[in-house]
Amino acid sequence: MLSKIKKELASLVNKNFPSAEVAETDFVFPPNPEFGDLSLPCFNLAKQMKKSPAEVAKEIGEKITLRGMVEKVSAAGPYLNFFLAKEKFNSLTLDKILKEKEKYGNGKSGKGKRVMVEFSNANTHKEYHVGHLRNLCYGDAVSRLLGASGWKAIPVSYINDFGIHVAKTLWAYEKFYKKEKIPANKGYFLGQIYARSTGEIEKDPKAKEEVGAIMEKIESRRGPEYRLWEKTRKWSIEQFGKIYKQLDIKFDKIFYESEVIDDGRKMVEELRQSNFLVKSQGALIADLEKYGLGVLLFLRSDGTALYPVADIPLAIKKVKKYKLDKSIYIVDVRQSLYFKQLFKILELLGYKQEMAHLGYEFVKLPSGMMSSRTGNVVTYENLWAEALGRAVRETGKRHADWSKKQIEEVAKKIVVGAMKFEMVKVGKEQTITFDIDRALSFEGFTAAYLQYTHARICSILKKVGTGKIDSAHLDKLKEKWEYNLSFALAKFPETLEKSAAAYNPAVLADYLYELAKVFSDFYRDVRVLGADRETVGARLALINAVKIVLAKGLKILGIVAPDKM
RNA sequence: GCGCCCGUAGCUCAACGGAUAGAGUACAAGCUUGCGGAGCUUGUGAUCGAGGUUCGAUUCCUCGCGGGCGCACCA
Repeated sequence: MLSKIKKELASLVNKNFPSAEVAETDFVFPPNPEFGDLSLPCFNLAKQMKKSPAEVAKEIGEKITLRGMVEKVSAAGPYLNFFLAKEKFNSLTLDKILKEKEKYGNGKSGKGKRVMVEFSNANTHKEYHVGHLRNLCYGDAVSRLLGASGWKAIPVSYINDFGIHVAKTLWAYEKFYKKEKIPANKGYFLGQIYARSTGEIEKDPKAKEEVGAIMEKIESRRGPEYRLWEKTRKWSIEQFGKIYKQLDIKFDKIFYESEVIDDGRKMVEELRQSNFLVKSQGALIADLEKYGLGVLLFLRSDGTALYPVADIPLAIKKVKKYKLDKSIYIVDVRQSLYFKQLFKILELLGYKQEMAHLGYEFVKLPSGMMSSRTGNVVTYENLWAEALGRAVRETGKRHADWSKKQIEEVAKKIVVGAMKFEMVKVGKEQTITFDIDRALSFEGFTAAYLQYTHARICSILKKVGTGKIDSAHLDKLKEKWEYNLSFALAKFPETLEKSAAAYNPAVLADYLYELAKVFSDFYRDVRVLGADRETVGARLALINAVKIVLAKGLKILGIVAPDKM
């Protein structure tokens, strides 16, 4: 709706003033309602028309003949301000939303194109902590955002189940935990072992060699070490599955390093023979110095493999098998150089697909960097337990009449919302300082606030029944907040587009919060029930539209909006 | 040393190069005979520094200062 109005205005100006070149994107939202609904800064236009900005604004304002939705125009200094026909705008906006329902806002910039979004690249045999959570939530949101803008988005995960970290964990397991009873949460148990292993390995002079030996045995895929790997690998994978299920995050495919590494080894051998890879200081490397990208190690001096050995065949396999237009990797920004190297190598090998690395900053704690070694981590398991406890308490306090099961069900939605929103509401260039009390607060700029707004709307709708929603008399909406709500709703499509284009779900999160706040203003000053029948019907239609957009926006962030909470 | 990111209110974060830099939180004072008080209202409070580009800079460029992260056997 807004985009259409902007386009019409732009072409109107361009038609009447041949030297003008106004684009849809030139319009801005005025900082103050007195200045109207849309505004055109005339500075560039002034250059095009060779006059002062104020003159241009004045001239256009006087000469232009308005049509459609715009009912008034006025020049304010160098700005040309447009005022919309409010009642008409309300009707058209709400009609569109109520008709399109949860499809409202979907874009088509990615129409017909396929993109793979790889995220949640966790390691088995290691701790799963809030750092991984950011990756998971951000990746999921980006994938859904792209889906909403028309892409066929294919979310995948790539699990590193074959690296040296595995050998470290198994070494410590054999040494210190072999006789211990295995707890129920086996993946978490492995994480604890890994955390201990790094310190123990430093203390033990023979350890490094022993770890190397274990790695070789695993890579040979024979013997008790390999069987232990098979067994423990499952523990981690089960843990991941449980986490994905708790957070309602789905992958179309999960790749494992152990499944592509053999292809990688073959490829490395071929590349060595063609001198693409060369020996240097005992290791096998790709020399990318002439591209300003340093060198990339493929094999260690002892012959064990590093990341690219598996990453390269996987990248090729993905593009070929899934016929991708684009391949996106969502990985911690600290690996930026690595991905530049990886993409350069793929290019040199003749693969020309569009690839992008979306690097986000890491998560630290108020007490400093997370580190398994010093125990300064918030593991996923602990966070979940703490969060659920708080949400159950809070929900229980408000609903003494609910069953335990009912309370827990809603509490889980609140917890998932809190975790995801917290991880996604900050731009990716910003390091997240994870404060558990802040993260699990349900007040202010939080998912709970948005869910609460949604629940309030549901509560009103439930009181009278959705059958009373009536979009035949939308012209009854004459209040200021009613118009402000419509206007906010009309911004949704372009917000989605912007959010997706920038791979930035925080833009959407911000928008949803703004929308909810406008609803709160409306809710405070305008009573939905308690007017004449037609007005009530129209107001129900309005709040139903708010509900649709809130629920849809939250869903893109991976968050469920319950009807009651 | 080379490269990347960040620096905005006490704290955590916003602001396509556009009008008076917005929120949350914390703190202070209020709001219940009205659809859910996980809410609402009011107040206090900020662009690291110096240049430059521009009609206009939190935003772009240069140089400082401060913090973080990469850069060959860690993953």
